[in-house]
Amino acid sequence: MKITMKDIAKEAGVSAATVSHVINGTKNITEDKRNKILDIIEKYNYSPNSTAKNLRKQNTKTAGLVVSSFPDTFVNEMVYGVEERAREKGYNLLLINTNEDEEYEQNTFNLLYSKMVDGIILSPASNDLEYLNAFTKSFPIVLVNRFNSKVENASSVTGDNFTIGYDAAKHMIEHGHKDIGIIYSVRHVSTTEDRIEGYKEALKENGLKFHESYLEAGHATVKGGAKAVESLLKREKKISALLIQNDLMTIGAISKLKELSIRIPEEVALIGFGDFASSPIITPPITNMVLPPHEIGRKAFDSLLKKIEDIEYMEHIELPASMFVRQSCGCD
Amino acid sequence: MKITMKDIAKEAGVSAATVSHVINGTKNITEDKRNKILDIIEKYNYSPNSTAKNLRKQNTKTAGLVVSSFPDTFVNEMVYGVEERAREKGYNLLLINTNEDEEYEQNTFNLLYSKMVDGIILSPASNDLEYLNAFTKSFPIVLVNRFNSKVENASSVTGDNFTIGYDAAKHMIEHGHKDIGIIYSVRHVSTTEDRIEGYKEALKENGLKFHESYLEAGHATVKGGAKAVESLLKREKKISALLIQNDLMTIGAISKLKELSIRIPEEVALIGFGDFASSPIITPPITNMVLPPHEIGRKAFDSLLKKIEDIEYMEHIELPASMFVRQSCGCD
DNA sequence: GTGAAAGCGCTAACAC
DNA sequence: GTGTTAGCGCTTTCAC
Repeated sequence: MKITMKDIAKEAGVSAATVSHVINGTKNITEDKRNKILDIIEKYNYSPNSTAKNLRKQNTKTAGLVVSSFPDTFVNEMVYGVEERAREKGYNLLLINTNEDEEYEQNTFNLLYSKMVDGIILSPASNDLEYLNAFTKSFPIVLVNRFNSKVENASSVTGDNFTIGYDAAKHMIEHGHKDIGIIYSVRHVSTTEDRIEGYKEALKENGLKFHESYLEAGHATVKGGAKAVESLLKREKKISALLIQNDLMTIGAISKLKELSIRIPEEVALIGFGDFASSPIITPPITNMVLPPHEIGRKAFDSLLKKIEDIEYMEHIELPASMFVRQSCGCD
Repeated sequence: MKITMKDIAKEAGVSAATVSHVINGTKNITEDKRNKILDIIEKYNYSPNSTAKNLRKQNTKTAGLVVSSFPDTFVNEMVYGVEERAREKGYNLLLINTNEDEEYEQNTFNLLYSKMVDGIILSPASNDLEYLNAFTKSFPIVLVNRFNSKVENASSVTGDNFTIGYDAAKHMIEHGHKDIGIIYSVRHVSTTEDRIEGYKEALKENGLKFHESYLEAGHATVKGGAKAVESLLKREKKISALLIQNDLMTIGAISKLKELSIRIPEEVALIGFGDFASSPIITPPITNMVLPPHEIGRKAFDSLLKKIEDIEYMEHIELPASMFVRQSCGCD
């Protein structure tokens, strides 16, 4: 049997309202009674039932974080950014990983909706986000990392994916490459598409032709990256430079290249997307395009908070890109 | 205004009880009414208020996961293991990162306790866990990764830390090393202490003396690892082998060693704890002692579930260690 | 097969 | 300064 506020009140010889007021500091209670109540609370290790409180107050001080990707460094850092900021603001975090499963994502949404959380930060599995429009008018939602403009009334916090695609391609072109391949994990998602757009733009500015066949898909894992390079290089013999969309795939690609005795960067130069701790001590040290996942996470939570306070409020934040130049791109 | 079960009932011309029954399948309702109710639910995109449901049912189908460490690969994988298993079992996960802050951990506990979650999986910040005994008798708790036998009535799921400490030290001894340093992040926590015990045992079996001064603390970060090797090697010139307690510190240590032009493994051999994806492509490829974080996470959730079903139930699971031999230890 | 009603534990408006 | 009371939205027992 769990102890309730009523029990505390009874033992202290006061009403539940009084107990509630001392716990929440909502009204002044005589010192004597206050102390007595506090003592009893201490004695029983009592803490108020948040379920009841939530129901009564119509909020839960909890945010939902729905991520879709396999936990690479980027997503992981983003999650901890959101968690950190939520904690600072007195919120809890409900974490859901949809594993790139669209249907699960939609189900989860129905579950979270309606007061189990005060709002949701979503990194969607796909670009089919119209289903969100049934919620966004009355329920705070912010899209993170991946974004789709068809979603109305939702805020968004992303990195500047166009620029990292553009800068990476341009850098390779400056190294003299004309045939630059891209290895990505999921298509039709703003992160991937924006990067490809940037890449195309850099190609165009330099009078290079875009080949759809220079793009290769793979699972966002070490194995996926290995498989993808192998099949891409087998199909497109002219490719001399690679842009790889996440850290695990980059690692897989490098392993495979080494296995095939293809020298980096002499035979195939390479730029990874998303910085990870070991980049500088890999041979060769990896050049990475980086977006700030921790900051994206923190900003996403702030954005959600604004929407919880005012559902009409909306903003689209795009955080700037940067580049860590090391040697895998051909620099020295 | 959010729509409630009452509203649905009214529009369908039935009682709330009937609506509840069709939603939960708790009783047979005439096909006609059933369909009508379902249509209305669909029409309004209604989903029942979980707060109210939780209050009424006295459970939340939510587990709390409280982790303490900086998010290295190991913790990250463990979190996703827990999340994955929770999802499979129809539970949600409340994620809290205490950032190794003991006081915050205790506060958080009071918050989670009492029905905001059905139970808690805790990776504690320190070894001072007596405060848990106020909860464990009536509230499901499982300790994960780090464990303290002073906590009564809590289950635990850990890796075999003694063995990885023992095996790593033994391996180094077999390579001819007599002066083996250890770089750890937090002391007085079972993971660290058990590994040190294993290390001591290997030393003893081989007639080697244990030096407290061969142990060096550092932050569980890349920088922390770098700083720690530098100060350890400066102090203890005879050290020719290093055991490093987590992935980020291992990376930092290697960077620093390279910076100091100390050759690995010729001048200083090294074994890391906790495998990470890039280990094989680092120069030299890193030998790692590994415990299965994903499996630990999954098992921890299963263990919690058993405790939720029966608070008396208790188990201590220790998952086996393995070793990925590569070159940083001196093997080839 | 269906409905009425009680009640989960709390908060807050109102009365005293 | 303190207590009474209503009610948040749901589930479930009991009656019909």
